[in-house]
Amino acid sequence: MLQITYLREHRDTAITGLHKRGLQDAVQLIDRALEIDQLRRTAQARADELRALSNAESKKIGELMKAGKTEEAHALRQRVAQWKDELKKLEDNLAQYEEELRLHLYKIPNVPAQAVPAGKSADDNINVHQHGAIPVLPAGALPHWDLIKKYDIIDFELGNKITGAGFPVYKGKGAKLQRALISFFLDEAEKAGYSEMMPPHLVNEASGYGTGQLPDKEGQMYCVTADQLYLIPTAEVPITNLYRDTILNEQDLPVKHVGYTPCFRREAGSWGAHVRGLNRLHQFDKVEIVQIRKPEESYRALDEMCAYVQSLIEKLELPYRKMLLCGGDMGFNSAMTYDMEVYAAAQQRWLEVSSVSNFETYQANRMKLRYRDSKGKIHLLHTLNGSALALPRIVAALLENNQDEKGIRIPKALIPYTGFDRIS
RNA sequence: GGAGAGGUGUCCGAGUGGUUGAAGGAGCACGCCUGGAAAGUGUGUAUCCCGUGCAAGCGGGAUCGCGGGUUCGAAUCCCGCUCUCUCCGCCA
Repeated sequence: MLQITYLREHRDTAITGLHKRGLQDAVQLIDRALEIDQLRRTAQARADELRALSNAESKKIGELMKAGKTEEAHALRQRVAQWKDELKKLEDNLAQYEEELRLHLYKIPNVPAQAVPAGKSADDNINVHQHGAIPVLPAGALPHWDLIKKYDIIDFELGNKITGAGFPVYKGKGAKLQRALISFFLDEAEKAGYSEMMPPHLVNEASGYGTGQLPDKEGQMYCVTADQLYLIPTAEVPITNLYRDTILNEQDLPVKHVGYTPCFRREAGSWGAHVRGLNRLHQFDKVEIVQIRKPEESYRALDEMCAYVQSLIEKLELPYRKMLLCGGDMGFNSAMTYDMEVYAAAQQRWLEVSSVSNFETYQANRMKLRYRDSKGKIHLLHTLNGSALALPRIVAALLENNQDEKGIRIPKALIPYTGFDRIS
């Protein structure tokens, strides 16, 4: 969530920024936050005053008791007791305002960075870089959902039987390909300075709030109600939350982690004709990179992460483009996001395989993730993350782009991991 | 799942109602001592909020797992929750 101190000092900047998201009621949202904040501060000032008074008098009672002046102590005690109701009321008010402010701030999305273009939808995203030739497929080329059947490597029917739609079963070389990609991505990330984490696949409620999946987006997560745990929609959630409620020392920074996890998404209401096959799943595999950075370094880190992700796609020999998301297409928590899209030649579509975001202090503020500078001052940190990479659409593009009459060619970089150079 | 024990500051650890934000120790930082270091010695060493100030700071409030209660006053008493540890059970 946004910092209330930031809103106090930069109300207009925040409003201008939020308008880039197409947020019509930015003014009302922010002014309401400032209004609650004002009420809260007034309430706190009064409560503090009364508490100070009552603390001082209580102390006197103790001293009088010690001195044996029980009568005076008794009189004072009655006097102090009379403030109790008022104090209780003030404290209730204060707690109410604090809660109200917190809930209200949860409703306000992050303010897009300066460089983020205004826009409504994906149509307004900007293609900032494109790489690789668009493949021309031979006649009779198949989309990946046909290829996986032809070579019997991924089985939706079986997944449907044991679980449900959107939970495919990977078989034989299909399974091996998954493992190969995961290992390849992890090894590459390690070489790039990311230390590996293998976190739990279920998280508690506090973690959901920390990275911004909760409140309001619980519809996107599977929930284990018996234990009030959530299946992670991305490794971002457990890995970033490792640092919830921590104050890092300057020498601990930057933090760079990579983790592989399966990701579980309900994707409620987002199914349609264009999400066939591997394009959208309820469970998929993803390797995620996470960085925690000092504010002044975070945009450099964003570029670094993008460059890293691009290098991965290039090693897989897939054509891709890099999109700077417009305000309206960015996630709620993000200040700036680049999407990497690979071209799937049979579908003739660009598929998003990575989303690299800088959240600035938005998550850190929720999580109380801070660092102590060399002077001992404490500051919120910036959090960033990116897919590096999400597997299903990579697999879709690999299958479609690399098909010929003899089978599917495996890119060179991957062969040491698959142990085969062709699926046939 | 059953029984018991316990959650205090960076760490260890004292503390069963009244200047206790919290003894003592360790660690760490700075100073003294030293040719330098160790030892010794002195000082300091949590976070959040409100107010004030350009700032360093200063004043006030809150926080001893979390939430509630009793009380003029709670780390200390009561209730609920949660987590950890030990034993038993179960088990990859």
